[in-house]
Amino acid sequence: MKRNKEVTIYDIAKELQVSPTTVSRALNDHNSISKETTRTVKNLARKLGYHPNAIASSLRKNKTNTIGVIISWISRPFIASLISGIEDVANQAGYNVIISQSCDSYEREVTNTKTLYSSRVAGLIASLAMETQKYDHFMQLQRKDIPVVFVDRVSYEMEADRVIIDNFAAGFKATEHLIAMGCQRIAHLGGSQYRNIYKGRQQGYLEALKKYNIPIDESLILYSNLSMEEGYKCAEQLLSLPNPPDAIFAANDSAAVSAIQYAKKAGIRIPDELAIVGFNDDPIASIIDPALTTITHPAFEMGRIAALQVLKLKESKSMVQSETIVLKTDLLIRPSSLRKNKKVLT
Amino acid sequence: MKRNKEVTIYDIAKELQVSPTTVSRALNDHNSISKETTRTVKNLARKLGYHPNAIASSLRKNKTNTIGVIISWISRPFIASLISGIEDVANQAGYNVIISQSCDSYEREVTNTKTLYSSRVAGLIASLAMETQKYDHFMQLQRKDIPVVFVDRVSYEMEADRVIIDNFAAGFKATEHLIAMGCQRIAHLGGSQYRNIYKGRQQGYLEALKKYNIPIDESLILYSNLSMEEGYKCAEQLLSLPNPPDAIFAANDSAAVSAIQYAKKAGIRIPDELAIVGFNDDPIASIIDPALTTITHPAFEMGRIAALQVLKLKESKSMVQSETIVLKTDLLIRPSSLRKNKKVLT
DNA sequence: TACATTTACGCAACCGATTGTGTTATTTTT
DNA sequence: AAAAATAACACAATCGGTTGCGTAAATGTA
Repeated sequence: MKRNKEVTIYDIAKELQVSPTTVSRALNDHNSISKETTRTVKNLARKLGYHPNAIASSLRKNKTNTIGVIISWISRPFIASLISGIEDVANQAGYNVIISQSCDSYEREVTNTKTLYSSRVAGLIASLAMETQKYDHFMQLQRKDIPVVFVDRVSYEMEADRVIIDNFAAGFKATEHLIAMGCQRIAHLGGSQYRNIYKGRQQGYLEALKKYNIPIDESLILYSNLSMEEGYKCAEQLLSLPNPPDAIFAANDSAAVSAIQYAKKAGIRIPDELAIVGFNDDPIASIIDPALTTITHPAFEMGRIAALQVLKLKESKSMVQSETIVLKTDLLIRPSSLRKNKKVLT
Repeated sequence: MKRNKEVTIYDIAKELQVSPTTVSRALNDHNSISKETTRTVKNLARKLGYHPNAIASSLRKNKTNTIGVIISWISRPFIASLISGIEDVANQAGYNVIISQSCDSYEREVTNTKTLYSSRVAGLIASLAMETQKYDHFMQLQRKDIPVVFVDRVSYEMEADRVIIDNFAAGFKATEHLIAMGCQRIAHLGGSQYRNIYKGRQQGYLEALKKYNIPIDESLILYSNLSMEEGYKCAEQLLSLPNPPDAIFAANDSAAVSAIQYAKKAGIRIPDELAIVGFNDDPIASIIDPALTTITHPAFEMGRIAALQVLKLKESKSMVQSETIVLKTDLLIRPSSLRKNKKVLT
């Protein structure tokens, strides 16, 4: 008698002198099984320490209880919240969550997608790697009836549900705020233009400049991976210009915070000489001194909605849909951009 | 002809006029299959877009390619690195990683453990919830031949592999450093004493005081959940004391940073009037002004080692082992504790 | 040439739960 | 009381690989 042999429905069936069918149905509250039997089965199951084998169930039903998630880096605060949101909904619905990081590499994204397919995930939630430009790997999943939902960093080049924020509006708001603060030469630290989020933010920035008749100066727009290091370098470059900017709108908080750090080191007063706005409201945004004005993201909610979309698609059978859900953002004004003699727009 | 029907080894077998057995073995490079056949099978598999069904394989082999992870909160920078380390090793070895958050709740930890068992994870890596005091749920897994490895927040009340840092030494080092900086009334912001990590840090703190003949003042030792909010309140309480401390050693960076924030607001000069040391080296530690002296954690490495232990246990068949691997930490000295006229110990 | 090995592959059971299709009693309907 | 409907359960196939055992052909050995 091996102590570590798992308890199966067959063990329960044998002990109760019924068929495995009955046990299975009883455990699932099938209505063709009497109340009496159901109770007995469940009691014995508990007593024997029975735990259903999800593997076997998945194989037979051709349907797993696992949702796959591919994101860039788990260590980003925004991503962590996103995942929590996904987990929240998924767990409620009885799903597990498999997470894999693309590390912003296209190759890893493809590999991860294949691995998740081998695990026959019930659905996939993906936030694209920085440089991804081909989407075949995702379309393959759809062809196998596995729903794909993009979140935050999405693709418009294939049919799929998308959960995003209004990056354009956010970029516009951020820039408009800087203009209201009296800034006239506003720089922008942007990210990969392959990604909707950075492109949208930049477009919003440009549109705001246009609206207020501020000339666009290409030398004030810098692209990078928006890391701390790059943000620092970009700030250095901008502030060494013969005609330096009086404000920076960065597409994320890391870049914005490191810009503040550079400015402080260079003895530039914030926000009076240089106003700065970031994006995401990472923890560092409220820690840096002066605290960083930034755009708040409903990350947790985005995760929840993405997961709900997966579940919805599973039900509706149609794996390909092209609904785009856009969530609102808020401008969170803090000292890094709040000039004393100016009034805040509301 | 359904386009979304999955390709199986049977499809390949039929087309090649061989048995599914041969296909299976060819795909796994079994040596009883000729080079020739193996090549043919693999080519057709590629051509047909075959992807192995890991579910079916797992069921038969009674062994999944999934490692389960239970941690408190994914949003903690330390945890994120830890997970990355686990993923690194796991993916290399062909494993997936299922992550679930206990949110520091014992009940959720138990539920998650059961769910992961239903998924028949190959192994479990766990960092205990704040208040967990019973470990039956983990022992049940071991009884089912599923290896359990604890990491960071571990249990000594059951046999299991453990991967930790030397919290005692770190706490000692941190406190000794403060003493070297001339501090005489050193407060401690501690966490749940049920957890080895907080207990160890506190013991190290006490030992350092003892070594340098500094009396222990119970009113300077405060316990909390070490959140920003609690850290702030604790700092307020300490600094309102008739005889306030001249240093704080906090068991994590959140508490330390919020203590700095309170001190700044209260007009207390750091580090001269109050020196502060944190723990973890979270991003906020280097962002806060003055930058926070803290203890660095080899989080990624801890994750890697934990995953390696799981793989090792799988091989060795014995699921219960009680090896404790202790990793080193470093004291990272920054301005929050560095008094100008003092020399740094090395 | 006769026998022993080796090579290359097939058969069929198996992993554990699910489900369409029966098959009995038992109850309801007319 | 006979026919119809319902309740409660069992049979056996199925999901897609994996694996112990068996076998025929090819090769090696004496």
